[in-house]
Amino acid sequence: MSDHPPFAVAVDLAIFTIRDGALAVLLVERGEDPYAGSWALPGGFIEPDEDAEQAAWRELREETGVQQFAGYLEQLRTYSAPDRDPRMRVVSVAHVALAPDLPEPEAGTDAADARWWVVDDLLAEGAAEEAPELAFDHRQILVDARERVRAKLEYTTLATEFVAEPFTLPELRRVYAAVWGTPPDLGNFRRKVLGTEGFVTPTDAHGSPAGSGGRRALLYRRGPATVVSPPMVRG
Amino acid sequence: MSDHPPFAVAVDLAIFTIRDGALAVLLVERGEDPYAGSWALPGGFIEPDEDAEQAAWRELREETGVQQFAGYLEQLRTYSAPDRDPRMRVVSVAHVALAPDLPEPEAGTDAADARWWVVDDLLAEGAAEEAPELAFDHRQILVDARERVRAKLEYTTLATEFVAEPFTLPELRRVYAAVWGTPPDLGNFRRKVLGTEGFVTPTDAHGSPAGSGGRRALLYRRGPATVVSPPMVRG
DNA sequence: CTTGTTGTAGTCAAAGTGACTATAACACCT
DNA sequence: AGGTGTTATAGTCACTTTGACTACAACAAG
Repeated sequence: MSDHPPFAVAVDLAIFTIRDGALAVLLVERGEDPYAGSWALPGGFIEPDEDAEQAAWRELREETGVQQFAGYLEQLRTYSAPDRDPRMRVVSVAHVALAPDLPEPEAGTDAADARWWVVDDLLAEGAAEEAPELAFDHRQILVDARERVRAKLEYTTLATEFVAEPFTLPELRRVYAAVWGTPPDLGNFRRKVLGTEGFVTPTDAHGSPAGSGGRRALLYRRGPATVVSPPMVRG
Repeated sequence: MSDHPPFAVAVDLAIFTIRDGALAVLLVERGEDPYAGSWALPGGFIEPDEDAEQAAWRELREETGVQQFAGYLEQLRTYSAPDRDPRMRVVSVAHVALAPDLPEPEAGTDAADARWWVVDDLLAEGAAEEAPELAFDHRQILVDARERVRAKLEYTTLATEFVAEPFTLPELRRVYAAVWGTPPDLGNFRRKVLGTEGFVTPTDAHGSPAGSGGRRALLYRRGPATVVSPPMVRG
C-alpha cells in the first residue's frame, strides 16, 4: 500500500454556450496522436504548481482566446478508466464551463482547429450528419456534462451565466429552450423568475426587439440568488 | 504542453452510516507519516489496472471488513491542491459511501485503529470535546460529503441505503432525522414516501416495536424508483 | 385491563403549478 | 401616418401539493 504508480493528471473542459438557439460546445481538432485528426474536448495536463480548477481556468482562457473570461466553471467528475488513453495512464478531471456567446475560437497551440458544435448533433443517435466521433471517452464526458447543465437549470439560477448582462427575460427563456429542447411556458416562466427573490434584478432600460418588431423587453441583471426552490420543471 | 508531471492518484472514502440516531462516518487512525497518529478518511492509491471506482470499492471492503458489501457508492469530487500532501503531489478522488449499521471495524493494514465518529461532533465549531482534527484536507472532504448526502436525501430515494431490508417507515424517517438534524413531519413523511411511486414496496410482515411498546409498523423493501420529484423538503 | 407509546389515517387552509386569455407596446410595411 | 403582425406583460382559474394539525388504531409493559 506504500507504492503509488505514476499517473498523468489532466483536465478536460465542456465549454457550453448558446448559439442560434441551440446548446453548443467547443471542440478542438487534435493535431497529435493519439486520435490525431479527430475532435475532442479542450484540455491539458495540470502543471506542478496548480490545482485542477486553476488548470481548468487556464485552459479555458487559452482555448477561448478570451483573457478576461467572465463565466462559470465547476468540476464535473473524474474519469479514470485504465485504458482511456492508449499512450499511458491518464486520469482526467472534467469540468463544465458556461459562457455567453463567444467569438469563433482560434486554433490553440496543439490543436489543428477549433469550433463550436451543436451538442444535440454530436450526441444524436446514428443520424449525426457530419458529426464526428469524439476522441477518448469524451463522448461520455459530454453526455454527463449536458445532463449536469440540464439538471442545474432546474434548481439553480445558472441560466443567467449563458447570457451577457444586461439581458431580457425572453433571452433568458431562450436559454432554457435551447438546453431543454422545449421552451418553458411564457407566463409561468416569468412568474417563476420574477417571483424568485434575487434571481434577477431589474434595470430601467429596455432592450431591442428580438425578431421582426415587437414590444421591447425590460433589461435585467443577475441577482444574488443561486438556488431556485421549488425547482423550475422541464416542460 | 506535452510534458505531464507525475502524480500519485488516490481515492478517499467518506463512509456514512446511522448509529444511535446520528450520522456517523468511519475514520482510521494513521499509523504512518504524514499525520501519523491523527485521524483520516480511509483511502489508498489506485492500482495500475483499476479505475477510481474499483479502487474505492476495494478500499471499502478492506476498511469495513465486509466482503459482500451491500451498499451505495458514488464519486464525490476530486481534490488536487498542490500542497495537500506534504510528501508529494497526490490527487485524491473522493467518494461517498452509504451503508446500514455496520459492525465496529477492525484496524486495517496500515491503520493503527478505526472507528465510527458522529459527524456533527467532528464538524462542530470549536466545541468538539474529543473530536480530532482531520488529516490532509479531509475535513473539507467530509463537509462536502455531508452536504452531498443531505441534498441527495431531498430529491432521491437514497435514504433507503441507510437501512437494512426489510425496514419500517419510522426507521426510514429516523434516517432523515439523523442526517437533517430534525425529523420530517410524521404524517407528511408517510404521505410523501408512500405517494412516490416505487420509493418503497410493502411486505405483509410487521416489525418489532422501536422503543418501549407501541404499535408494530409495517415492513417495506426498497422500490425501483431513484428520484423523488418534487423533492422532500427539510422541515 | 389500563396506561403510555407508537404507527396509521384523515382534514383543511394556504401556496404553487399548468394552461390559458387579454392587453400593452413596439417595428415594419404600405 | 395608420394599420398590422409580432412580441412582451398582466391577470385568471381550476387543480395539485404542501404544512400543520387532529383523531384513531394497535401494541407492550405494568
